[in-house]
Amino acid sequence: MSCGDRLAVELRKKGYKVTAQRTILLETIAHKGDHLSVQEVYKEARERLPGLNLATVYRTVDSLRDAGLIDWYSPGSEPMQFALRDHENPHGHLVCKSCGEVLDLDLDLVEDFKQKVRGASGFQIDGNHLTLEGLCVECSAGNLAIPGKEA
Amino acid sequence: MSCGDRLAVELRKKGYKVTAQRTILLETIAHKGDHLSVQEVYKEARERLPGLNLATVYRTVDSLRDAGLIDWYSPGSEPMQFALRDHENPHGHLVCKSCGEVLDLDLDLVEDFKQKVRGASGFQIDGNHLTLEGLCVECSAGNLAIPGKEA
DNA sequence: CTACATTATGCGAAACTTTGCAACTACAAG
DNA sequence: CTTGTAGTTGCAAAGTTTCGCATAATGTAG
Repeated sequence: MSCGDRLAVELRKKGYKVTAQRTILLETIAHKGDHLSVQEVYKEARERLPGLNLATVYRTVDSLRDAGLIDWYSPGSEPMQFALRDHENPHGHLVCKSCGEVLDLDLDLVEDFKQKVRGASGFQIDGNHLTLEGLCVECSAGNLAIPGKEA
Repeated sequence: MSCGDRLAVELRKKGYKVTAQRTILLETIAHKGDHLSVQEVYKEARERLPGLNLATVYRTVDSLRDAGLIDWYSPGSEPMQFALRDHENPHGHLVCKSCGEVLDLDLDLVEDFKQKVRGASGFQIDGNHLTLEGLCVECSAGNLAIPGKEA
C-alpha cells in the first residue's frame, strides 16, 4: 500500500477529506524522517505548494495525529516535534530531559502497564501516543556520578 | 513546615534564589488549587506584586517545576496547566483526551513499570512528572459503543 | 556592614501556536 | 454533469511562550 493510499484510507476513516495540502504534508514528513518541527515541514512543503499557510500545517498535523498517521514528541520546552508513525513496528518514545535523545519504547512493556492501570482505575492509557520523560543511560550515569569520582 | 519554608529549602537545594516573585507565585498557586494556567496565576499574583512580568511567571513556573514543587499537565492542546505537587501523597496524572478530566495515578503501578523499562533499556522514567493521556471510564464506554449496535 | 559574583527580573521584541471568518474544495447524491 | 453539504484553506489578528539584554536583587565572603 502506497503512502498516499494509506493517507486516504486513514483520513476517510475519521471523516477527514483528502486534500493536496494533506497529501503533500504527509509526503514531506515521510520523506524527512524523525524529529520534525512544524516550521521545517512548512518550509519544505511550501516549495511544492507555494500558497501553503502555516496555520494549515498546524491544523493538518493535528488531523494526521488524530488519524494515527503521525506522533508528537515534546522534547524539553522546544517547539513541538513529530514524526511519521511506524505502523510496522509500533512503539512509544522515551525523551531524555538532559540530552534530548529519543529512544523507542517497547509496547509490550506498556501493554502490561496499561492493563494494570485499567484494572485499578478503569482509565485507558493511549499507548501509541505515549511519550515519557526521564534520563537516558548516559545522562543518568553522568548526573549521579560526582565529578572526579566514580559512582 | 510552612509553605514558605519548603520553598526556601527546595529552591536553595537546586541553587535557585528565594525572591519575592517566587514566594508570591508559589503562594498563589498553593491557594488557587489545581488546573492553573500561567495567565491565571499571573493575573492573581500581579495584584500583590504590581510590577510582575509575564515572562517572570513563565520562568518561575519552570524553576518551581525543576525544584519539584509543582507539576505540569498538558490537557489537549490548550495552554499548559500545572498545580502544586502533593508531597504527602505523590502521584502521577491521567488526563482524559475526551472530557479533560484529570485522575490521580498510583505511583506503585508506575514504579513497577519504571523498573521494567529501566531493565530493558536503561532509561530512567521520571515518574513524578508523569502525565499520561487516554480515555477515562465514562468516555471510553461512550466512544467504543457504536450507537444502536454493539461492537 | 560592605563588596562581589551570580542569579533574577522587567522590558521589549521575536517566535510559536491558535482562532474566526469568508472563499474554496472534496465528495456524495441526484 | 449539476447541486448541495460539510469539511478545508488562506489570511489576518490574537494569544501563548521564549529570548536577549540592562538593571536590580540575593546570598556569600571578607
